[in-house]
Amino acid sequence: MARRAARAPNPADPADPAPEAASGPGTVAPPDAATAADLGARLLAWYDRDRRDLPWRPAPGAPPPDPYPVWLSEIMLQQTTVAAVKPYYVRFLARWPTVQALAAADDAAVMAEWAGLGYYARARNLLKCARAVVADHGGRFPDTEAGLRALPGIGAYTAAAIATICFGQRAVVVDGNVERVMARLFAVEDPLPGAKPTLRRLADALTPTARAGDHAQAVMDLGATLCTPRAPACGLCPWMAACAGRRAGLAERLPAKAPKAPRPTRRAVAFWIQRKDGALLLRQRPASGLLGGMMEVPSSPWEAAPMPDPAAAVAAAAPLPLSDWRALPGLVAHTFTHFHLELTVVMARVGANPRVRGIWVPLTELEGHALPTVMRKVIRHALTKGF
DNA sequence: CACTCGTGGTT
DNA sequence: TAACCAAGAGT
Repeated sequence: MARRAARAPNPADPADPAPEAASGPGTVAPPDAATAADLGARLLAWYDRDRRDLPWRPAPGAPPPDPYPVWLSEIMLQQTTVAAVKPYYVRFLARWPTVQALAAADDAAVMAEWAGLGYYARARNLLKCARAVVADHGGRFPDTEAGLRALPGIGAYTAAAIATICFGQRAVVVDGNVERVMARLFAVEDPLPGAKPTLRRLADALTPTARAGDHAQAVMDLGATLCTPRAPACGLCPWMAACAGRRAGLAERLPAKAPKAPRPTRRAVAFWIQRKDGALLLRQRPASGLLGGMMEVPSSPWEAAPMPDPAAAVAAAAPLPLSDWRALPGLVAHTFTHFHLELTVVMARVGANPRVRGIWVPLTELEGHALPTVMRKVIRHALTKGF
């Protein structure tokens, strides 16, 4: 719920000018050119002094970086923290140093290397994009926003980021950091996602032509290191004096957001099925949807209902008939973006050569497969409680 | 446009 | 500790 001023300003009255902090939809005046230039200069001075050293960021003053590593990092950084991305980025770049190498990679190898990073559609689109660049663009990324935007997995943000960082173009780069910084700098109280167009207009008005890529990265760095979601370090901010949100005492509570729906809990039985030689049954999930294309331990349907009775689940949902089984004590719990999951693990043994869809994997070789974190939790649970 | 899509860190 | 959140994209 956006806070409203107790009294609406009257623009017709010279003694009652609209405050800078006015925030109704479309009512925020973008800064004039001189103000934008001053803010930009302060920002770049801060960036040149305090910029973070990141694996995908070239040295200060270096020529524009090659699009491949920038693209790779930007895809990984979508809704993912720098700390989580770093080791994945280093491994990917070492294993596939060029877009041609990545385009030639096996799907399973890429999915296995991405396992644990989440949002697996990014990995599927990463491969599609690399192959499109090689097959349709001669191995070079397009050098325009529109050309980049047409590639799989590259949306408005990523296209703008690559165009400005790698090709020096003026592009309006808007991510969560930029939205938060703009909402505070201009005291936009209108909640997200409705405020997105307003915040974009403000970011546009601040975007310079010169050093546009540095400007974009500087605003994002500002949001990531000083203008943080909670407890912002306003005292260190190059924009402190100009910040309407801080002046109004609102900064820490901006941007306003619509309340989120509660997360339901889904429950199911997971089947840990070992062949006579000890190998474990894994299956590949459907190519799209949740954990699309990743490997899994088979399970009963994940439903927002009480935990199914293990015997009933074995009878109704096991991938093959089970006679020798037991339910392990405890649960495996995992939280996805929009629901919680609780799994009871049933451990079973079957014959030497059962007929079933899937692959049989020795327990010592599980590491190399594309197992998402929830499935690694199942494995840990089984190895801890089942042996 | 509202919803789907992971995970780990922080407070 | 439960909630919030992250360099968003696809449908």
